Amino acid sequence: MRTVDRKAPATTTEDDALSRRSRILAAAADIFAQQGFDGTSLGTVANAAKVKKSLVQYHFKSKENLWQESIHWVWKQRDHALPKYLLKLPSADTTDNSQMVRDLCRQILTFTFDQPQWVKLMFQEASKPGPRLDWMVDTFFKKDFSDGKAMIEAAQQQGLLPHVNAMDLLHILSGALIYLVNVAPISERVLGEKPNSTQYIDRHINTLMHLLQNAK
Amino acid sequence: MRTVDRKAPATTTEDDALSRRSRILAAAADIFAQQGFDGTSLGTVANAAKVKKSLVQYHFKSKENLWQESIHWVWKQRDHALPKYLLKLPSADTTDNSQMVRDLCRQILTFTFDQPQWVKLMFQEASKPGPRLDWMVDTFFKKDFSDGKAMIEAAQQQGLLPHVNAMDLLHILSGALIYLVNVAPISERVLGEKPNSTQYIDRHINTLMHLLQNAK
DNA sequence: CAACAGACTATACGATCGTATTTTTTTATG
DNA sequence: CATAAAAAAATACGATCGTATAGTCTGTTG
Repeated sequence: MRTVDRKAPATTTEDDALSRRSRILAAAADIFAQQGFDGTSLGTVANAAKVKKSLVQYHFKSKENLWQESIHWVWKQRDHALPKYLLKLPSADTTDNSQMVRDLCRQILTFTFDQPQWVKLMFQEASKPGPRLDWMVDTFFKKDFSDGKAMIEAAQQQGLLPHVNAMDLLHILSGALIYLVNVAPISERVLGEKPNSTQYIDRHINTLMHLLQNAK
Repeated sequence: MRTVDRKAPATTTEDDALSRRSRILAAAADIFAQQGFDGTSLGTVANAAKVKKSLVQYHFKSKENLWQESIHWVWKQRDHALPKYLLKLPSADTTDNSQMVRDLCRQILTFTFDQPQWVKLMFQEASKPGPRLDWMVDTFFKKDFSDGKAMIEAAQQQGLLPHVNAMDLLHILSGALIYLVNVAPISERVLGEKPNSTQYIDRHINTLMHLLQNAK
């Protein structure tokens, strides 16, 4: 039977642990997230991945296709990494509810700062209508929104979150967390403070918790 | 032999009430806000303003210059329009504090939905470091942040807002409001609901108020 | 060894973009 | 009306971009 052998590329084997295709994907995700679709050129991606531009077009039949594959790659990484953060929560049986919500928010925020690509990719296309937004909505956002709403409602039933409109609360929480990540470059310049530092995250979480816990 | 109808003796042509330069500025602000710097071409701006591309370059010596002038234009419009919204608040002496904060948030949110350009322009450049972000920070954001923080602290001293870190609260409130505007195209598709509708805004404000008012 | 397929490269083409330069038209002023 | 300045238009140029295509190299397979 024919088994697909993952062989090292032909010319050079000193490249990296990752295949060249994966390197292109990783580089493309980085640049798409930072510069947006229009601000990203295939040549820049190729240089960042240390491959020739022609190789990018060999592995991905168009820029649009590279963009989609990059997003698939990032979302897969996100869904694979996020549970690790949430499992690092302190044991739930010893701590009270408020502490649990606090740790949950802190972990999500830390995770988002560690892997900001998906947030940035989301925001790059979220604000302008168009075919790329349509694709992201159908492919990811509908499910993400549904999952997020379900999480909120589950937490509400356990008394962890105030009983307000779940979708609005999801927007408020997402906004508070994601806004912080997206405005990080501004804050760093205006306030002279690194938003991804531990004390900054902790202080922000404290403020957010203070709002949430008194509003049951 | 020119059979073109004679124009009125007014200085400008029958084009519009606005000068062509203003039309270019308005169109550029719209497209820059929607498509970002890289996604905007001078030809597109010219077509939207119904002028020739060469005229754009006549009035603005470079794309970067057009972008800066557009932002100056939008910020001026914002600072001119925002007080009108805030003055439409119900009289403060008859209503209680909580109602006042609620009306304030509602007016700010309504204003942002009416004039989303400055938010979108901000977010287009906020997430990626670079010379354009540096320019916006020095020209607008430092003052905006300072003013916002002062407003928060003033409201706190009057007992209108909970006494938490002012800058964090500014981030949370800005995030909750602005996130809503920025994610509006997504929400419209995922939820099948217009985020700028009155009932949507009111419901969102209610949720936000519920969080804020119980957290003094 | 020959044939082949997959991985990779070189090159070129048409379109578009930002910019620079030149020319034409309109307006203002004496 | 003459003239100069301002406004607007026409044209061109170099660079870059996405894409298409043909070619090279290498390992596998029959």
